[in-house]
Amino acid sequence: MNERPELAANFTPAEIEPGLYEKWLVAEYFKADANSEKPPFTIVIPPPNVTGSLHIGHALDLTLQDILIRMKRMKGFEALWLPGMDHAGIATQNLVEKQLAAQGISRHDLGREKFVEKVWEWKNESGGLILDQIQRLGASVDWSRERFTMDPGLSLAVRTIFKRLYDDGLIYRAERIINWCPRCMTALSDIEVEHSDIEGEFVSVRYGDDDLQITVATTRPETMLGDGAVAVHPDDPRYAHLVGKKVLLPLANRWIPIIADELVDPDFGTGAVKVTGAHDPNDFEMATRHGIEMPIIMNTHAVMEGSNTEFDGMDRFVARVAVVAELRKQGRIVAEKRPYLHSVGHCSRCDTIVEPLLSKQWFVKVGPLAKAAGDAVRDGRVKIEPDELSPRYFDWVDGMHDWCISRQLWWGHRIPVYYGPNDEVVVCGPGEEPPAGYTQDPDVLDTWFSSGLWPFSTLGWPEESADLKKFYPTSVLVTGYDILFFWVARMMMLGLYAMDGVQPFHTIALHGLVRDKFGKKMSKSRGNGIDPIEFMDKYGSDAVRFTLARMANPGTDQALAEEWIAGSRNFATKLWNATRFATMNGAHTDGELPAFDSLNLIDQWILTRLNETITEVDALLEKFEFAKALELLYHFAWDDLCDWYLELTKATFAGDGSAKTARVLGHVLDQLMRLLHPVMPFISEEIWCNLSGGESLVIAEWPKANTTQTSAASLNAVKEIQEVITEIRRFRNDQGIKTSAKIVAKFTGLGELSAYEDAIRFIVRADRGDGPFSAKIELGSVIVEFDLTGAIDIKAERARLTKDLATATKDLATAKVKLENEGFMAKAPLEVVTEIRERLEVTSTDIVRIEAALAALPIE
RNA sequence: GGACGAUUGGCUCAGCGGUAGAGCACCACAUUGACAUUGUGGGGGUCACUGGUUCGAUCCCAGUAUCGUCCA
Repeated sequence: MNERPELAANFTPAEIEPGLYEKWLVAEYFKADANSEKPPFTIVIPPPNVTGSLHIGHALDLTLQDILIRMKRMKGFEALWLPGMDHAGIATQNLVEKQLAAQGISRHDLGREKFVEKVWEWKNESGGLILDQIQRLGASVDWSRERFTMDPGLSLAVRTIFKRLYDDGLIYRAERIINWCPRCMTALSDIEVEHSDIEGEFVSVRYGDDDLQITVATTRPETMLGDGAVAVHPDDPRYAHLVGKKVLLPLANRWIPIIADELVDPDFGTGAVKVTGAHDPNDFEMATRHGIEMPIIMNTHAVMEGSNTEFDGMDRFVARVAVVAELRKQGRIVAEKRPYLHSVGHCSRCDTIVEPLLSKQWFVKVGPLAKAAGDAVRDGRVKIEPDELSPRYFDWVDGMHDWCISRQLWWGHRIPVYYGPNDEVVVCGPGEEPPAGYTQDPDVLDTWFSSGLWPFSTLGWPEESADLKKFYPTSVLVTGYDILFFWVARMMMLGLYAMDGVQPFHTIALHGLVRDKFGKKMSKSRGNGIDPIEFMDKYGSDAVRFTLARMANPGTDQALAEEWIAGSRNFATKLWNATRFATMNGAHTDGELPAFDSLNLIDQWILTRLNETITEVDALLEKFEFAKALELLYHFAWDDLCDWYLELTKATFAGDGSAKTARVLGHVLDQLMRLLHPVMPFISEEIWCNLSGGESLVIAEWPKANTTQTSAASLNAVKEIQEVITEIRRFRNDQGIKTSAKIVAKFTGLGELSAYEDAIRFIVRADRGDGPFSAKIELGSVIVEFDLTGAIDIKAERARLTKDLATATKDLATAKVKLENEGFMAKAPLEVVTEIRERLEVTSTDIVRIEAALAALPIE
């Protein structure tokens, strides 16, 4: 047997974690080999934003991925976890612009080229803080394959797929209503707009005069300057006579037609709506249908412009007030509702109210792509876990609007489209040059366009790289359900398209959001955010990881509080101390495990429980049931191992013949550390290496259940031992006997448990002796008598017995009711009836015994 | 407005047709052999409400209420 140094008295995560991560890096355990014979298991990291830092949601996401990757690596897969970041067009540009603004410089002062250089400078110096934090978390990512969406390779992928989509007619340029952020000064896609209710106004305005007037209701009076028509429902009798006529648009003094369109809801407002084609998506539809004029009356700053009225030059919200004031002066305000609660789109990056704007942009025609993305899930090639979230995915994918991909930014992949002198359009794929005199489109592509390529662009596509062959399609995508639409759907669309119908991943494992301890969303304004770094410092990365994973039920949000993390730290400490005890008593992993039949029932029991745990934990982790798996591990380690097995072995280790138990204990710890390693990589590694002298758990084998090492008899025996011990403890407690005080007791009726009498005595601190015995407890056939030398607390004893009697009586009654119920006897399954019969018997004898014990108590 | 989900001990959540579970919090006792970042014992829930199905409902069905999320 190898001599191992005793573990330090205390476990200090901060002291061991950095060193261990360094060890793993140096050994290159995380580096995947594309030429390996092993089956691949691939996860690509959901690329965090280059401007971001690690928040608790990342910590959860990364922990779950690391659990899967580490487990699969131990199971013998060629595991690749590919890290990287996206370039976050708007966020990064905003950030650098803000820095420049502090020096009084705008990006226009610098010019495009210089500005982009500045962004790269920023990225190289301060970007990617999050990557260091990912290391802190212990993530076993393959750093040699780190990618960035603006890398040359990934940029090539962007150009390649753009060209291909364009040639296939799936990218087009058109004048449409898009979401415009006047602060970010760019178009946004639908999903970058967040709707929230605001207190606005609802104003009814009379258009026209005398015999030709009509009242429209609107929340945006200022846009009336751009009205091209008034619309009513074709079946609305109130306005039937007006359809086809023209009405005078106030303030602008233009004559506009009154049209009939099904889109109008006759029950809403006055049943007549203004049609402002250039500033509202619904109006745009109607205006297009009816060939209505769509004057643009705002510039890109959302300042009124081009209306040829006194309002030009006013901000849109200033204009709103001014327009209403002028209308009121003219007596055209028929009704006003203020505040009027309605839903308004905000920029997801800066919260500015988005302006729907008619604008010429590039779009992806999502129809066929989205169909394929939906079908891949419908026909089972891609599984969404948990399945309950699939309907959401279908809702989105099946009802998707075309995707506006151009952004009026400088930071990002510049659209590879060139315009000729006569507005000719040429799209250049990689290596292609535009004809002389053509100029490139100034816009860049939506960041999601490049991150949609992530699962294959990172592996070398469009090259037929070894990585792509080995690791595509990836195995699992682990991410929060909140970006199912944003990112997952895009990867599905682009992955299926680029890879000839091969899906980007087999499984989409969705988790929820991390909330505060009261289940409230974390936010800056609430100040209830939890910084994972702070808690890693305080309690160790393992504790943070364990806490997050332990609460991660598929697809559901989870609450988090410092106390829970402290609890996980306590668990780590428990493991540490248990190992200390074990090694101090000679636990080891050398040589074969003794033959199962040669072991005592307690050793057999812990091995049985270990094997059950291995089977269950493995199955649960394979199903992404992290919370359930860890609950089992937690209770196996703390309850079965520490509270019972270690206690029961103390008598063994105190005497002779502990060699087998030392080997069994070593084995159980060895296996437990392997099971815990994916979740708590640091402490498990430290313990395991000390215990076994092995190189590293990262490359150790994942436990396999051994069906020959199980014994139902041992489960029953230990259950009985536990009951006896618990009863004695309860008796001692009730009698107010100090934990440290020894008592004298006599055991009878232990039967085959006699062999463990010493172990029981050790735990309950009961010596042998001659009596006289003044109190006793009975459990089935087992009788324990105590010599309390007359000091028995009769009152406490009576209370205890009375309580037991009440419980037993109640149980008896419910059992009786059932057995006397004819319907139950006729229809309940046999095993249930048998169970109730047994219960009846047990409780009956209990009652007799307890009553006798009560009667035997002296009267106070 | 549409859709989905939730409602279980003080808090956060599991469970799910056959005597209600966990973690934390709480109460009492104890520094004892690895561990006070601990141990032992204990208290606490008519499983939102109302009906229905069933021998039996926290669990299935319908309705009501409240909350949450997503979409418009």
